[in-house]
Amino acid sequence: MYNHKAIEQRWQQYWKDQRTYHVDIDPQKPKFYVLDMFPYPSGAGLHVGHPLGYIASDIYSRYKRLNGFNVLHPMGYDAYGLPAEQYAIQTGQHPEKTTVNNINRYREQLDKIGFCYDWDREIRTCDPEYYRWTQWAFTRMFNSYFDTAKQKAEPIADLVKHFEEHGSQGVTAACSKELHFTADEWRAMDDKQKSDTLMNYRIAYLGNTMVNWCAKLGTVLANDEVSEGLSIRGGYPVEQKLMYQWCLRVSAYAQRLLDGLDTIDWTDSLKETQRNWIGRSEGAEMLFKVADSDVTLEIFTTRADTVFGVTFMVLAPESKYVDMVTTPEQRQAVDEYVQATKRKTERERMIDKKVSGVFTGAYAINPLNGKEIPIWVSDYVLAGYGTGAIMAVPAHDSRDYAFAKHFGLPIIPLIEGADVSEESYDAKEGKVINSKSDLLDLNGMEVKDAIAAAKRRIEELGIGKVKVNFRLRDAIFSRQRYWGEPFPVYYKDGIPMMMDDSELPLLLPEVDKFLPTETGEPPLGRAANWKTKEGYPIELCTMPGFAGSSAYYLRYMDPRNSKALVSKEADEYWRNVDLYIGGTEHATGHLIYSRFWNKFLFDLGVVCEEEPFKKLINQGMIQGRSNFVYRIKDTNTFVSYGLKDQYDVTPIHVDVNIVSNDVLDLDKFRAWRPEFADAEFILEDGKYVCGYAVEKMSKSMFNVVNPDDIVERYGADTLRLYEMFLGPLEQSKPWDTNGIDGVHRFINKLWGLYYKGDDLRVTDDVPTKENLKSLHKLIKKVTADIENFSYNTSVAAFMVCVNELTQQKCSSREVLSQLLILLAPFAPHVAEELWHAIGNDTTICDAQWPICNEDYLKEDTVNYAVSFNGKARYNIQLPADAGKEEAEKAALENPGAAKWLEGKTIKKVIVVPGKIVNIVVG
RNA sequence: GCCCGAAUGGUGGAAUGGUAGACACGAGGGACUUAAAAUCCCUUGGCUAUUGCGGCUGUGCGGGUUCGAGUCCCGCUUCGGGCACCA
Repeated sequence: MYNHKAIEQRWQQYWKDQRTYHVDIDPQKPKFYVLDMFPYPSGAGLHVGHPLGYIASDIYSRYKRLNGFNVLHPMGYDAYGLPAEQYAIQTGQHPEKTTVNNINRYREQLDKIGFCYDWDREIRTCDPEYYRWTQWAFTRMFNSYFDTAKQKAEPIADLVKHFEEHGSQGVTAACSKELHFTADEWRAMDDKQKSDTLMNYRIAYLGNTMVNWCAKLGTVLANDEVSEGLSIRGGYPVEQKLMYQWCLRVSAYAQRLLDGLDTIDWTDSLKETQRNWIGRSEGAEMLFKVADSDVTLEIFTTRADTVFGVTFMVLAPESKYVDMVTTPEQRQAVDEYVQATKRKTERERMIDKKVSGVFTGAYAINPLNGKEIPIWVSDYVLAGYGTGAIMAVPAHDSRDYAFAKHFGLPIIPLIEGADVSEESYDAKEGKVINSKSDLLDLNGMEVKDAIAAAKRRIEELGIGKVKVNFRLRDAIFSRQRYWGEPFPVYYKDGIPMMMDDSELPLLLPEVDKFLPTETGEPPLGRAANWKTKEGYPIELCTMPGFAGSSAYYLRYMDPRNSKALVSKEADEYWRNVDLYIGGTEHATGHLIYSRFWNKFLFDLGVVCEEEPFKKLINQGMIQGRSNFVYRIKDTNTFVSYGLKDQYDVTPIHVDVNIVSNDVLDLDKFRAWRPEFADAEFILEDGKYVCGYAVEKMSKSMFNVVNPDDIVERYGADTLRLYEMFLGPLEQSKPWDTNGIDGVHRFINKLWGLYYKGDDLRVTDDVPTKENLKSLHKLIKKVTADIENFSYNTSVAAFMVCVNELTQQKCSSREVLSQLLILLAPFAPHVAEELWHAIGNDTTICDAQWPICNEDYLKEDTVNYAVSFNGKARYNIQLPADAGKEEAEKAALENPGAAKWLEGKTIKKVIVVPGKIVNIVVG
């Protein structure tokens, strides 16, 4: 009998003893790197949805290995993070302790499923030997700037040299703001001034930036950690605040991050998400002089063609221009408006879509027709994008339109036939009108041409320049928290300095409490002697969660190297990840930061591939399937699903583990909670049927299914097969334990092919033609399916094949052993067991993947569907090598044809060899 | 608002432009059994017919291309995902 417990335990031990999954560099073999997104070990442990991607990657890894590849398939833990720290604050338990406990629990759960990870390569981001390299990379970013001409990172020392010789003249560097100084001025600066100047260029820099401040978490957050004004972790409100923080100049890499997308094999939707996030837009920066003033407004627009329709200008409330242009008469009104805006959180500003604004009293001069246009302040203009000032064209921008209507500002249509009496015309098509002056004439042009013509002319006139803007912001890299990598930074007379490589790793210090200090400093402010040997204070912030996950795939290549993040040899052999599997939730976070980090290391010459993840698959989420019971109001009586409409009922979530096929186990229900102990039921057909709904898998819905329970009951192989059988890998789907019996039955049937009772029934009989056909059909199908990640159809193919071989009473060792090799990636334990049972004494993991011999698939006869006008009416059998003419003749001569042709004329006959004969009749 | 993706039985889902519904669950019927479980066999999109074994219809809706469309094109509807006062 098939006994999953004994089998799975035996072979898991065997693989461990034999170090079956240990992998080393082997220049004789082609490499293949399969990676899962490493998990954050949460206190709740794994539920049945987590292993979905791991099973998929495990299958692919095993498949590649059977095909002769040297497969790197590692696993580790993203161990720094907020939940462990929040827990520490509540309980006083050190986050390291909870984290280690959680990791051990995860490991136990993972081990039961039989993955082929090389655990010798395990990494944890909170391990000093790991985070030393996170800190190391940070110091390299600090010591680099981004050369915009070369589009790559260069040593900051080169920039310093340039400053010494030429000042800022001719510098091509990504910077926070354009600076102008001469070589003499540079040399005259003191250390502090030089440091401040260089901060403007460093890739890792300290900057005064608007950050997302989450008061409840006591820390700043990156843009991808905030959604709709709330923190992703915890859902606490987030406000904008100007703070002096460490940042990474990710924006400098925007173009390369965009271009790189064309070179990698990711889904279109994910690439699109990244393109949206990077948000490239081509336009022009234009200068508008302010009347009776020496101020010039610089604005960004993608619609240079609409410059004749500008009827007002708008400044963001935070814009530096606000103070510069506001007239004394308007000063008070403007100040009040700016203050009112500041008091609102980002979320309030987003929710409150009421049009608001205030006139500054100043006027700008349209550089193309000399008209004076009023300058307003409004919070619909964002300070962080472009220059924080816009030219408003109400006729062709819906936001400007709403503003103009509200304040009664003029609207000038610029496109022929556009009706702007009710709403703006935002489309970029049509013929341009009302756009002529002495300097420029766009009338009659198509919008697309007009944009180009306007841009050209603006540059010629020196009133602006063509500019590409990106939405992608620099990453805020400081967190005012404890449980993260400490910055290898100390402050000498207020000047930030990097620690020497020899001082790394800088260990996370112990603190008495995981809370901010009384003076409001981050928790590291509590650490005793948080100073360098020389007595300089060390940075108090720690790095964010994405720091440790940005280059972890590199560390797996060479995890115990104490000299380098990764050796040249290991990097050149393993190169980059061939297949990366994980969820879409990292699309704008981890997957951007990793690509950025890798590109930076590429510029440094540390890694040889510019893109870290060649192919990426997003496994879908497994949702929960909740069950409900229906309590009749104000009673303790529960009515079955089919009868509930006859009563006034309240649906109540019920633990899915006491429900089977939607039928409630009444005794278990009574025992579940004390208030149900004396529950009464109204049954249908003697059963209590529960309702169901698809919801997120969570404790509060009582729909969490634990993989351990499934493994205990059905075995890991059943769990693996069933998770794959559930549906297409990339699709989200609810977990429904109901179907699992079918897969379990399949394994039992498979077992029955090899054993009758305790006796092996495998023989050395020569396989029959039928046996070989069934087998090779499967080889072909499974090989193609694995390559396409179509695992659900693979599992179905196994079921068909085993049924066929059972019917054929196949006992051929040759056929049955090849069947096991095909099955090994999916159900490794049972495959290994039977593999040894039929006489092999080495692991099935080192077997050779079979190749399909098409000769076995050839049929003697082929079934043709004969159709009339495309509708199939009858079938005919023909020899496999029958030609088109034969098929046509046979179809028309068949007695069935006469019936259908009665009273009709044949117009045409179409023959698709081996498939169909379509007779077109009139 | 913009950009992606999806829609097929009671359910999860199969179908290189060529006989829609593979495979599985569930349901119904039967065999074995004292009984239950397990196992095995049959039926299972709908309507209709059924001692003439077939007929009609059918892949969200409306058009189109094609000898032939679940699949390709155009226009909708609904649902899911991403981005969003990004000028």
